[in-house]
Amino acid sequence: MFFNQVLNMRILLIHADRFSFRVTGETSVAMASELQKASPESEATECLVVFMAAEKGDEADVDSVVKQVTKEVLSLADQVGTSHLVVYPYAHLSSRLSSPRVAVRLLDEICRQLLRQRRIKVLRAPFGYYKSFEIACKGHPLSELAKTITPEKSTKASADAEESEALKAEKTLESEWIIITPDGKQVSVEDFSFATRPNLERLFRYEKSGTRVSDQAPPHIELMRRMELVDYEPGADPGNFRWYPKGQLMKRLAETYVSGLVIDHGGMPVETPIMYDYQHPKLSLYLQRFPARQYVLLSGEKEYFLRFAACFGQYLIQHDMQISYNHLPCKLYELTHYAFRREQSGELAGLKRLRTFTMPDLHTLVKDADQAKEEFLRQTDLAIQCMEGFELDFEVAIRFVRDFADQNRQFIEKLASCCSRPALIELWDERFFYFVAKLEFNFIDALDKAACLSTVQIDVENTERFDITFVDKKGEKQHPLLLHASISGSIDRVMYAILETQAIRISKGEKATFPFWLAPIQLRLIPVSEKFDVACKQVLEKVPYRIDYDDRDITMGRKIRNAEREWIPYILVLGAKEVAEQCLNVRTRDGAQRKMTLHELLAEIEPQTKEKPFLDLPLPQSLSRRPIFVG
RNA sequence: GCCGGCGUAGCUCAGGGGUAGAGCAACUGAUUCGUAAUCAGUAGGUCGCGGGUUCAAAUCCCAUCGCCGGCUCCA
Repeated sequence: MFFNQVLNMRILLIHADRFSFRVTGETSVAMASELQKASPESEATECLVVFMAAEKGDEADVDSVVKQVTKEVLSLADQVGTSHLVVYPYAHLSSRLSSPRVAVRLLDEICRQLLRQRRIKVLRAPFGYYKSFEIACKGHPLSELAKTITPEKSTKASADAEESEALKAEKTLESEWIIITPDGKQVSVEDFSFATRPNLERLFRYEKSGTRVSDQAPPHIELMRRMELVDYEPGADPGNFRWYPKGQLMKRLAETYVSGLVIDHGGMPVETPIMYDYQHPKLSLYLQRFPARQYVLLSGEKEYFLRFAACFGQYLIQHDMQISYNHLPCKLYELTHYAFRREQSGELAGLKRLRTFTMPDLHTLVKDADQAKEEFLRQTDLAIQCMEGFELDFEVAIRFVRDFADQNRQFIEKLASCCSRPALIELWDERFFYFVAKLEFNFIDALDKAACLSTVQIDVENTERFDITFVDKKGEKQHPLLLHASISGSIDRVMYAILETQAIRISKGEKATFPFWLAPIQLRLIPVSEKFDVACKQVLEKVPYRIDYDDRDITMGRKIRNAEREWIPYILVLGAKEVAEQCLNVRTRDGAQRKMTLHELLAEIEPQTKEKPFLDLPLPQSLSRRPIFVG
């Protein structure tokens, strides 16, 4: 029933001794731009003429069709031994034509792809004009070939169509929006006073209208470069970044922290492949539920896609496991390093949205709805703890299928209380996706845009789809429910949120500062002159944190300025006074200067590192020996 | 992906059909310095890449890549 939504391409290929055409008049869909791309009259000899017509469809499939048409055409050109192609729009191949816009785009794209091949010459006839033509077909067995190209397999096509129907339905259907306060009171968004929760109001507006007002780049982009953390890599696909030592250190710390929380929580770490067989029956079904955003990889004759999450890898393990009700809840965890999503180029935005990213992915099998709810609450707590560790503020959005919400009022109240802040609830009348409940922690950035970080979801679909079972008390096989959780969201996105938080601080006239445990350089030691080298070395040895040493031949004012610009939490100055008094002059981010002994300083720092991971300085300790990555 | 803007030294940017510019950073020297920029000097550029127009192109035109913004999207 959805097949008429699918974009097909009909092509007729003729190997000709000679082919010529001439424009004779405009059709109703003529466009002037066509005559700039293709001449009104031309001829070719010893060529392969490609007549083509695009059928009714959905432009989401253009990529796939272009790819297949190109492949077919090049393959036949190769077989008949010609490198001269004529691309000729020929509406008469179909009675259900696509829109002219899509047709022209297809033509353009096909020509572009063909021209990428070395040695191939392409002659293109204009779209939207009546043309006369003459052709001398060679008449050998391969000289005439007609094909209908559909995007991938027809099953995929119908599933895609189904998905796009679901997405459309979701858009047209009004969601109901409610605010729930930590004490469990529910009010409509209209009746809720957002005065004390401006960010929750921003989240709601963002969700409801999707409009953006910004004309600026997100400030974290400048910061990620200036702080020598992360940078664009022009030599890679867009959305794939390079990480400098300081950024890589922060990322590693964040990863270690998140993984530690999840493993303590009972997640069993696994590692799964990053690429999967496109034709695997279960995976291809799963893929088809979503718009095509995969990296596809050709290995010999086979096609693979790069994972966009760790879900399948874990499903495939769970499918093969022997699990009884005694083992539930059963939690598999992977720090998905990496997940790949080939987002449209215009959707990429610094560290907020990437094509290659790292995310913690926890999948919990539970025996029944009660256990699902119990785990959901525990994992929500864990996500809150995680956000606190990163010192990130966030707003809560909870989405439910209405039936689920109606049957689980008490659970929803507990969830609201657990979040200890007003939360936005969205109710759907029908289930569009695999989940019946989804919790999100959204970060509101310096430009008032929202980005989802932590998420917990109850999946009611995939254990059946992937035939994941457990044996219950009676010895019978059952499909468990499944919880998806990413307690921090993508690590890259956590970095974005941390940097945007600093940008917000700066815009308020405050000083930016990383959480101490994440600061790439935690302390900097500045000697008043090189005479104090020995005293400095003694201090360096006694500090068990990431401390470095500004031994460059520049003035102290300059050194202080440099250290401040790097947001270093503690700046230690050491000169004659300090040596005489056996102490340090300590400058902190608030601008205060204090005289402290090393012992006092370490005692002050210690609580800030509690239960947080530590990694050594990944750079030369002396600034005189440290290269510059950016600037 | 579509529409728009941008791309000049390591960084931030000015310039604009006729010898390629500044500040910062780097390097050399002087200075040995007390809390956000010491002084002087040196070096550094196929003006994103590819075509075209022109006696002459960084500058104008076309195409392409990248970044940013808007739309769309965000499993």
